Amino acid sequence: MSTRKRPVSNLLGLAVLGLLLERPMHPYEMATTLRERNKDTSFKVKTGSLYDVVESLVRAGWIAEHSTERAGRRPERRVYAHTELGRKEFMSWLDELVRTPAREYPRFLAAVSYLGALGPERAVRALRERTARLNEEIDQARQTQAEVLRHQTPRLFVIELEYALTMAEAERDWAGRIADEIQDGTLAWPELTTRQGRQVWTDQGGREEHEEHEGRQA
Amino acid sequence: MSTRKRPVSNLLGLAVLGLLLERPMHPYEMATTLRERNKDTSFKVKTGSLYDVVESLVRAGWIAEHSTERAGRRPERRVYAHTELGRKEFMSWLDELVRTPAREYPRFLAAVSYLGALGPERAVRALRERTARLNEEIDQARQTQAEVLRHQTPRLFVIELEYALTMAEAERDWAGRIADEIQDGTLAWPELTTRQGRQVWTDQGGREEHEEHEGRQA
DNA sequence: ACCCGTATAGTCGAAACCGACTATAGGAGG
DNA sequence: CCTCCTATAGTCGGTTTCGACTATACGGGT
Repeated sequence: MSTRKRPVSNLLGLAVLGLLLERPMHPYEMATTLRERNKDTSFKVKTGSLYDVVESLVRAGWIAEHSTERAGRRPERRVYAHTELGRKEFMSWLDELVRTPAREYPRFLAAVSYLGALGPERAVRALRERTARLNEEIDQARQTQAEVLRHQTPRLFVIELEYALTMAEAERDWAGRIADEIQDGTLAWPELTTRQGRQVWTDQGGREEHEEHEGRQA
Repeated sequence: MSTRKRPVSNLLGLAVLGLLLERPMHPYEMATTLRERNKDTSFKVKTGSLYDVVESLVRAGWIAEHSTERAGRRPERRVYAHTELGRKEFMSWLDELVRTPAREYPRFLAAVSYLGALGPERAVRALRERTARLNEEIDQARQTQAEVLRHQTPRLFVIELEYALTMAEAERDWAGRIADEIQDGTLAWPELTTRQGRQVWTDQGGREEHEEHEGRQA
């Protein structure tokens, strides 16, 4: 029942609503605030999109123009505030995002789907480099985390860092394990050969040729 | 030096190249083939995007029209094949995708960034439901995996399922742990109060009010 | 012999997204 | 006091993405 289509799909809209719950702001300030709080690792903060998103939130009646200030002859600042509807919708959007896992398409998942094409040696090299880079990023993230917490920021406010760290570690470990398995032969590597001008896989010890579909054209 | 901008950003292009490496195909067939092989969990297969992507791959010279068949008076089928350039670029694209972790913005990460706004009870309920749903999805995925492997498909060809499973489990465990920590009080929950018409957090036992930025407006 | 649901194959316009650009203000340095 | 660099605030147009739509073929039931 709950999932009538939302008028704003861009997640940046969630951040906007979250900020406006604290106090009215103009879009530019939202952007800088999000960056100051390191929320730009969770949200894709692009100026262009931001103004678009704000506009559609207005159209939806979730936020409304609050005032328009002007300092000197600089562009005027359109300040927005949430509406009562916006406050409720923010909550229910948030709630649904937490409740409901969504199909997403991370780049690495796509790449792994064709890992076979790289050949075992190249695959191992690439996977090893990924684990190394992930390790650097993990160290980095742990440092920012420690830094932020030292400033008395409640842990709850940077809990997304813990999530990101956990997932990065899981990915690093997986990539490392698979690299190991390729090297020690645990993960069998069918031979890629070219026959009649096209590539086919020869699964040593299995069927001669791997075809997952019936021939369907003449 | 390797990262001159790629002419095709949509990852569906990677899938197209991968398929054409096997044999020439027309777009519609690519879509059905991807679905048959369960690769539509790794790639967002939308008809519209597919034809767009194919066109830009042609423009880039990575694939080329191979022939145009026609069966009866049905719309003609434009069959494409990879070029030599396309074969190389496929490899290097794949290689880079594996080597280089990218900043991505999963929905759950965004949601977790504002978890505090839900309040402890509602957050726990939502997190519990997520773990439950993830468990169902994990069971499902494990069944398809077992099913596919029973058909002698080499493990390498469905290795992305293992990755997806690992990540889903990591997320499930994290969500469960956080729900536990909220309930047993390990994860402190600052009080959300309304003061002067705006929401502020009161970190019990810490500073009176949590403000992460200097006041910057009058 | 005819009707209809599904499979085949692709087109097209609208929305979403983003990067490059405009323009003013303020402050540091020479 | 003039210049230049950065911060402030936002606009605009091109590209990407996608979902809804078109149109034919085929097979099975009645």
